[in-house]
Amino acid sequence: MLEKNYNPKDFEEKIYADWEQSGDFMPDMHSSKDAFSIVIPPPNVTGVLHMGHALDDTLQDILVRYNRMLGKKVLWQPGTDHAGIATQMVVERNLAKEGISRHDLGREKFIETVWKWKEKSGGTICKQLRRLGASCDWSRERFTMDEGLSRAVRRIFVNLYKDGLIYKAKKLVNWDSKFGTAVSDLEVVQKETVGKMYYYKYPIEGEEGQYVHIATTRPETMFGDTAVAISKNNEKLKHLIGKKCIIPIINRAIPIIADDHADPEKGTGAVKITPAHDFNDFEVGKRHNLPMINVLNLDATLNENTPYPGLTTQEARAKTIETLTQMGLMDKIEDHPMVIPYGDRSGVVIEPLMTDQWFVDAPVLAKEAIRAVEQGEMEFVPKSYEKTYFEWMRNIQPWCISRQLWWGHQMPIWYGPDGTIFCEESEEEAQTAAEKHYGKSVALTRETDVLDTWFSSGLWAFSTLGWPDKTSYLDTFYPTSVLVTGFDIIFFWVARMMMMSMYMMKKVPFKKCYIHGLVRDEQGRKMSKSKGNTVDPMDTIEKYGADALRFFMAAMETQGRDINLNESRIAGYRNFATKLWNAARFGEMNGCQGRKDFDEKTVQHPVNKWIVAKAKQATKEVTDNLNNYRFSDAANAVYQFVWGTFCDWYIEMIKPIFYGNNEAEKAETKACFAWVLDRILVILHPFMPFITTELWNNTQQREVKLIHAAWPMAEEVNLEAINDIDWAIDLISAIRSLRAEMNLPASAKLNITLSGAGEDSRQHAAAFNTIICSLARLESLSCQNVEVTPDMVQSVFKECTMLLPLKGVIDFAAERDRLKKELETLNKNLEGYARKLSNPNFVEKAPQAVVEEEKRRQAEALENKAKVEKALARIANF
RNA sequence: GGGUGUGUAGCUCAGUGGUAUGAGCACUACGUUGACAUCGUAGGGGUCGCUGGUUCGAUCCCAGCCACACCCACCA
Repeated sequence: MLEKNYNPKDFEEKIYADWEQSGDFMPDMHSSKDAFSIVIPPPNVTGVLHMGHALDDTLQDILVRYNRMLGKKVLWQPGTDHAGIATQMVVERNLAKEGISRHDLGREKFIETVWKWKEKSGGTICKQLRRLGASCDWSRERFTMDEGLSRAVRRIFVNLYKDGLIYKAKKLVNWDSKFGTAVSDLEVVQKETVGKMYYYKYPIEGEEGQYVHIATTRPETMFGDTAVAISKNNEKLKHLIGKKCIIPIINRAIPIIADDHADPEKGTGAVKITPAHDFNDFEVGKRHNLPMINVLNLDATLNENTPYPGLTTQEARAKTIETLTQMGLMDKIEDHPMVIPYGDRSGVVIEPLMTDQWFVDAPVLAKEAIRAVEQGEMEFVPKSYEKTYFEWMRNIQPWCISRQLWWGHQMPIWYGPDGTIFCEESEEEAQTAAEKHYGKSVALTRETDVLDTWFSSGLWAFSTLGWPDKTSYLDTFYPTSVLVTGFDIIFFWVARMMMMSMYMMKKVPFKKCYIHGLVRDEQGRKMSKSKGNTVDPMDTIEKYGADALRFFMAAMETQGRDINLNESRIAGYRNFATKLWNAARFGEMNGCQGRKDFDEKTVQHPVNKWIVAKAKQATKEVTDNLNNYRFSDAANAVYQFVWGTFCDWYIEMIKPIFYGNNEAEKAETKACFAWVLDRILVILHPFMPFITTELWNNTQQREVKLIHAAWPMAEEVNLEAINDIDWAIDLISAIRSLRAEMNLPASAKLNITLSGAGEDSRQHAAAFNTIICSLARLESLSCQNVEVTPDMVQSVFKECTMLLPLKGVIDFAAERDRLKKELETLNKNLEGYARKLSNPNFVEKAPQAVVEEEKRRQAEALENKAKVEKALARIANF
């Protein structure tokens, strides 16, 4: 028995637990069917589910469930990411509450603490994914830091190193002073700010009273200046080239050099060059062999190369300006709009800093990754994201992979006493290699840096399947079928996976990459904690059920567009679920359990034939749209069928059968109802897995679980059966409109006489009788002599409208106006058709079908015109 | 500065070279029909951003413009 009210909370969690315990999410490895696999974009282990996940994982689950019902071997591989910086940050914050810093604990103890934290609170997001209904194979859940994946990381690192694609170099990198680590270009965000431009001057050496005027936004870095650059095309200033100037305060002489980096139009035309603290200056420094003077400590305070060691950059800046002013060297200070780099996690200003770091030779790896997409081995959906991908890949810079953190994959690098590098997968192997190199056993020290989190994420598509071991899962499921992710992650992850997979596996990690947009708030603003406009999907699920949220995501997902969250719409999809629930209850109440003997191919009654055909048509639409990743079209096709066809019309049309006494018809209709409801449950299941399962389990005895029910394929749709009833629906709609238009009171009884006969009229009349019966009941109509053919109906109806004995009820003046207006429109259209059809250009150049259609319309309009004229004549005297 | 995308009903958005039978929500009127008021029936509401061009025909294709997003790079 179904409860009176649809209450998703009653069953959603219970149903999920059953699936998981019964192993329903595990692939049937013995099946001979194709494989379908998705690896989940691993959420941060520290993460909680947000609307972006809800969208991303709903789409994946729809594809997974759909393919599972197609009978394929389906694996949705779940797991989480150790998220180096993010996790270290969370754990450090917790420690800070107890007044402990990670340095108090020491590296080993700290890492232990992180693991403990992970065991205790790391699983939140996976629990939430279950609540959403994600049918991941949790028995295979992985973590980027677990032993298997760590082994994969070491293996690929050693391979890359030995191929010369990983190298160590002292370079200017983005330095995050909060975490004391290098970060990659991608982890730096540029923020617009109004800063200040400082104009001041450096005295020319040996020329009293002569100066070179410079402009800078960062005066405190002047102690690291090793030159001043002027363009050789700068007529005003080029006489200074070759001289030397003096850095005030520290009185160090630096050369004035010629370099086109100095744009005569910008600033003062002369640029101070600080190679150790600016990426452009670094390049200038390299060109001119300038020394590099580092003026910052790792915590972004000034160092002993400056007069202000220990001060922050802000403090030092103030101090520098003060001193320069006292010395009379300041020219002016102006407001200056500028962008300043910040760490995306830390929120502190990123400093370019010279440090020893490890790099992946991304430009080399990118080549294969580009080729694979060019040659269609991997396709983006929508295709336009290719451009973004190519653009970035073709301009890719070496990827800085070393992080001076504690939480992460420690690099498999060991140093000998003389600094020789041994890169091996284990300490033993490194020892062996060292022994071979030195001819004796020596003590090695391991590199303390860990790897960028995205390094291990880049291996996700194959490391989770067991690589580097040869496993059946790897054979079966790699390359994976599709990757579903947001566009914001293309560079971070998609690009890196492509590079790593092409390098190591020589195959793409996924055959398709479906890119979706962002979930925004109702006004289309980006959701962010600081704006306070985030919506917790768990709250939404609590309020409307997981099915409603999922359906919302699917229905709103149109390719290449962001989704604005819309609570009323989610409520609308909860109502949709309620509607289906009640329809099922209607079936239950009328004994529609069991459809054992029902064969939808031999169904008799026109209404049943019609709904069967409609159901098949809807199935085809859903199937086609899902195959093309058109989520919203697929969702809307089911929605429209369930509500607009099944509930609005079918149920209404079969009521007379249920309340009548033709037992044969009744029996067939009951079975048919059950069949259609089952069909709905099947095609709706990927979108709304919970309610469909609950109804599946409670409407009749089952041999298969819905999650494994077969998706119907390649059915023939009986279009004739569809027409048989569709015209009747049009008719009823027209009658209803007419009643409303005429303002008839509910009690008014209409007398409609339909007449006409045709060869095939009997069948249609049967259908029509059914309709009219329900209509009579609902619309207070009585109908006689019903015998019509579909193609007659329009005309019959038009006539009977006019013949309705409604004198005194109809406002005939208004009706005349309406008809006259219609006549006008028809005449106008007829003119248009005639003009077109007499235009030789149209007749010759337009497609034949279009011309035919035009002719048909013309004929139709002529016919209508005749009828309207006739009708006008009839009511002329009223 | 380079690039991408978006302007269609009050709102959020589908869609299409052939008269926009557009969707949901919101709105108006009516409705205690034996699944459902988390409902039903009917209705109002659009010069498809602007201007040109291509075409027999443009909301759709092309060009320009305006507006709004976003991405990349840089600004001494």
